[in-house]
Amino acid sequence: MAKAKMLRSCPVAAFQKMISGKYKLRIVWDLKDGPRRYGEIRSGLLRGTDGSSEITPRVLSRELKALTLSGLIDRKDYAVVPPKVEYRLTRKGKSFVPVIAAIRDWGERHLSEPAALAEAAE
Amino acid sequence: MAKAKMLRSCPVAAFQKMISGKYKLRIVWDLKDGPRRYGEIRSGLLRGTDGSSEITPRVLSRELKALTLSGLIDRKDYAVVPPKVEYRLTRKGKSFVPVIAAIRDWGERHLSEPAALAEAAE
DNA sequence: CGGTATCCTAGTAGATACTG
DNA sequence: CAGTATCTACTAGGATACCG
Repeated sequence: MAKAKMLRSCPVAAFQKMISGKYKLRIVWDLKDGPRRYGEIRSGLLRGTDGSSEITPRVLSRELKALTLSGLIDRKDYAVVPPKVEYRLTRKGKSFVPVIAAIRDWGERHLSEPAALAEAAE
Repeated sequence: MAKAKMLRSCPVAAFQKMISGKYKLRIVWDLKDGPRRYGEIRSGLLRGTDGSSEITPRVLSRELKALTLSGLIDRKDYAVVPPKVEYRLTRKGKSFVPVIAAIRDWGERHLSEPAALAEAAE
């Protein structure tokens, strides 16, 4: 496991890579309350950033695939017509929820200050 | 506070934007033990990701500026020759350290699994 | 020592159109 | 409904060289 050795020295870098992508964290967060369908996730992401830009299917699809590869979420295809696909957190994904909670918590306390807004809202 | 209202609905998105950039989290983490000089931060970042690529001054400079703008770190220029500049965490930055700790902690437990490596190490 | 200035490349996200 | 295909715009990051 040569690759593992390199990464083990910095789990933060691995985390960064895992959640890179504009919506990954929010998708996991949205899934914490239970399984959701593709379209539900999509509309759920409409609220949040600024409410203006909608996520395109291409991007959402990619993020979902990446999250699946990371082992955070699981895809369940019901193979019916019309199609129905559900995404839900894996055990690993569930274990990650508290981390996002910590992030949210901190963000709510510190990211409403002027300095943060200047940077974050641009 | 119109801008604030938009962001308040999703602190996670604001967080994502704040820490976007390959080294920001690690810089903050490196600074948790006290002030560090520009060059020290740079060499400190050499270890970690994979040990191969060194951060370029241009990138490090940008990340430091962004972190300063976010209010996480503080720049202290001693105005001497040869130049000496120290960076250190602000109060806000210090409050953020436990969040990174949570991330590290989770990463150490879950990012050494095969699935994670396939994604993170590529 | 602690940066800037240029240039370049690879990847990420958005728009749009189409399909099983 | 849940995606894929194509194409384009933007930008983060790296290489290199130079400056106060």
